[in-house]
Parts: sequence; C-alpha cells; structure tokens
Amino acid sequence: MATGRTHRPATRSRGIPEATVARLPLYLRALTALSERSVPTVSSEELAAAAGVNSAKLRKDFSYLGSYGTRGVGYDVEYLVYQISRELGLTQDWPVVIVGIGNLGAALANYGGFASRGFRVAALIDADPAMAGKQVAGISVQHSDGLEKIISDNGVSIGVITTPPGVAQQVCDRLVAAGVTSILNFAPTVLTVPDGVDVRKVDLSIELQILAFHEQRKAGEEAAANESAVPAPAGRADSTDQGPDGDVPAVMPA
Amino acid sequence: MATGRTHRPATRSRGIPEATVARLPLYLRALTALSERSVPTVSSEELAAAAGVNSAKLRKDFSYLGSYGTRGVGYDVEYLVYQISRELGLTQDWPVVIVGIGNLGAALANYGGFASRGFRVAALIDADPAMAGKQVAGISVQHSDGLEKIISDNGVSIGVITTPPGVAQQVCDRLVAAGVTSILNFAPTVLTVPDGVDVRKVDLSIELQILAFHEQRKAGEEAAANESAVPAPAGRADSTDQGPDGDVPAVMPA
DNA sequence: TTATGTGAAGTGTTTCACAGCC
DNA sequence: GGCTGTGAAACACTTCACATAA
Repeated sequence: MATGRTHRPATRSRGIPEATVARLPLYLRALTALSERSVPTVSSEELAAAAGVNSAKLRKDFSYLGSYGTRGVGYDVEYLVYQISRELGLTQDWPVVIVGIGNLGAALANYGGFASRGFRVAALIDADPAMAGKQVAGISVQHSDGLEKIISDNGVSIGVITTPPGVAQQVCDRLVAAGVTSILNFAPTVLTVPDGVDVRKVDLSIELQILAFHEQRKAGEEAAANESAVPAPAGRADSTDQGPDGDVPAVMPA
Repeated sequence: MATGRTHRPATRSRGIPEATVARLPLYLRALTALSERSVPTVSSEELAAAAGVNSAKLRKDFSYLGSYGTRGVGYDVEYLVYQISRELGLTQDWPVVIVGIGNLGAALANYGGFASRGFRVAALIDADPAMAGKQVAGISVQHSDGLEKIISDNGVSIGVITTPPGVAQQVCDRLVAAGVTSILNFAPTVLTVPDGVDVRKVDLSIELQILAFHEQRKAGEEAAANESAVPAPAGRADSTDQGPDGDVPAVMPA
C-alpha cells in the first residue's frame, strides 16, 4: 500500500461517515418518489420504510448533514431532496464517459437513473472500429483513439469501465492520465491507480456468490436441526462444518 | 446480521462475518488466476495485493475458515480455491433465472463470470411476447407466463431481477411464491420479501453518486490544500480501496 | 528465518433510549 | 402527544504486533 500523503479529508466539520454517504442515494430515491407524488412532509419512520432501513439509522444519518427536520412533524420533502442532492454533489453536472460498449456498456448508456441525477453521458467509447459511429442510446460511439481529447474537451472527471477484464487496466491508465479522477469499474479486475483517484467496483458475479453462500447456509440449517455439536476431529483439512449436499465435483473449472 | 426467525442453535463458530464473506469471491478470483498460471503456493502478502486488500485482513479472513496455510510458506493455491469454493457453496450447481431481458438482462446472460462459478442460467424470462423465442446468449427467451413452472421444474432458488422498477415487486412476489429464496435485484426499488428470503441489490446509479460525492470533496479540498501542513505521519492514502464496501445491507427482516 | 494465525487494541457503525422542541 | 436529534452503549470490522510453527 502506498504511503501516500493525500491525507484523509481534512474536511473539518464535514466528516460524514462512508456508511452514511452510501445510503444518501437511497434516501434521495425514496424522497424523489414522494416528491413526485407531491407529498409535502415525511417522518423518519415512513421515509426509513421507503428506503429499506430503520428509522434510528436514518435519523442518525441525517444528523450528520444538519438539523433539517422539525420535531413533532418530520422532514420537508423538497428541502431534504435539495440538501441531499447538494451534499452528494448532484446539483452540478457530471459529464461521464463509458468505455467499452458491449451489452453492459449499452445497458448503462440507456439507464435512465443517470440523467435524472446530474450525470450526463458525454461519450461512449469503444476500441472496435466497427462500433464507431453506431448509435447507442442516441449517442454516437467513438473510437478509443480519441479518448484523451474527449476527456479534456468535456472536462470529464468520472469514467465508467465496461471493457473485458484484459484491457481494463490500460483503459484505466489512459483515463487517469487524461485527467479522470473517479472510476466506476465493472470489469472483474483489481485496478491500480495513483493516489487521489477513487475506484469503485461492481462485480456482478460477486453478488451472486454472496447469495449462494447464504443460500447454502439456509439449506444446511434445515438438516442441522437434529445434529448438534460435532465433535470435530480438528485435524487438518476440516473446517468447522461441511457442505450440506455431501458430494461435490472436483475443484473449480480452470 | 442475518436475523432470520430460524436462528442457528448452538452450532458453534459457524459465524463467518459478513464482511469476510463479501471478500471471499475476491480472493477466489485472484486464486483462480494464480491457478491458471500454475502457481503452486502464495503468501498472504502476494495474494492480498492481487485481491486489492491488505494482508492482515486476508489472514484474519482465512482464519475464520480454518488453518489452511503453512507457516513460513504460505497457502496452497489449489487447496485454497477448493476450500473457498466449498465455503461459498460454489461446488454445487446453482440454476438461476433472469427476469427482464433488456440490455442489462442480456449483459448478465452473456456474462462469463457466472458459468465459471457454478451458476447456470436456467432460463431467461421476459413479459414481452415479442421477446419469446429470441435467442440471447444462446438461450431461448421464455414468456413470463411460465415462470412458476420453470422455477419448480429446474429447482431454481436464485432469481435475478432486471426488469423496469415498476414491475420489480410483482416479479419478486411471483419468484418468492414459486420457491425462490435469494434474489439479486438490479431494479432501483426496495423490494419487500418475507422472512427467510435474501435480497441483494445492485444500483448502478448509486455507485456513481458515491463517486460524485468524493469527487466534489476533492474539488473543495484543493482550495483548502495549502493550510494544513500535513501533520499525522501515520496517515494512509485511503484510495486503493476499491469496493462498494459501504454496501448497504439490503436484506432484512420485515 | 519466514510467514501464518490470533488475541488485543483501535476504529467505524448501528442501535438504544431519552432529552428537547414543536 | 409526537417526532427529531443525539449522547452513550453495543456491536462489527480492521489493524497491530507477536507468539507459534514449519
């Protein structure tokens, strides 16, 4: 790990916990829905239910932003929408480039949730010359040769990588060199970036694997109802427990 | 925090922390890459670097699984691949249905990371009659009328929802009624499910919003950069930390 | 000597419970 | 009375640092 010096936000009084930041978009979505239905105010209990969290957590989260509620009443929907938007930086325009226009890149380009939240797809970029000029989501795909120019011309600071894993790092390097400082990575690879650049990743298969873990545990629990403490030989290759369905095929596919 | 009704008896130490479970797929991916290069053993330091975490965390994580390493040497790659796969439940076959074959559904159907990890796309389902019969990723799309039958015939316990938000809840209800107990939701909606059903969500725009927050913070810091003479020598450059860590629960009891 | 495995310390997050204000 | 805002307690997760084993 680099012993960089880009220290922690010296963001004085503005220290909003990461966990809270990660939930703000959730609240914002719920609030936007209320706003569209012209609901004027909402209680922490109602809003928490709509966002899928509990109300104590929501109130604590909001307390980091300031005191935007009214005791005995609740929160003003419009006001809160604005405050959260501002806090997240969504009151400004964020030009974004998407690199790698396969199925996923196209899905993102078409995704409505971006435009409505301050994100503007400034360009779709692909390395395949055959893609250049094609229209995706109403935008003309450009060849990756022009990546650097596109980024500087549009003042892009956020890049989305939806390329195959093999080229993700080099795309990342070019994006960073061109001035991008935030990257959303959908390629199943660990990206190395200099200090000061943020990377967030979304790995579609990781989520499924986590579900499989819990699913397996559920299945195992049913059977484990009778069987209690396993003496456990404690030798080497045993874990505390074993797979539920006994037989397992060899190892992983190569 | 899987607070199910069915809470585990006194089944000792079956408790792998959620944070650890969420990283196992990461380790598995790194290990698979090593395995493909026929690397026989790996140290916690090397593997941690490949997975994008620090080595202390990795060793702690592995300690929950058992003592699978050799002091002074490291970990046997193949053995560890197997142990993690087994722990995650990937040594068994998981038939999955994907409901909503738009851009995103198609992207997922084509995603290679599934098949190689024990997930098998049992069916692609769409409500649009015009989609029925079309081939996507070599699989014929089926109309949603047959959803219940498909699920029971194939013993599907994991469903992926890639529909528009407006119909996500009703699709979810049908999946659950048909026997699905784990759901991966890509629709930007909070799903309500009965106890015992796991939901994980992936919201593409939430990740971007979190990036925007940090991006905005960076911009603000530049201005305040001159004043702090960078005290704290122990500070660490936080970047390098990729991962929707703040991943909000997503599951939860009614 | 090397690198794992793990108590203990440190840090971050959630929940509780109630004071404070409308 | 009702609901927010928040210290304090509980819990979860990470990091440290070193005993332990090959």
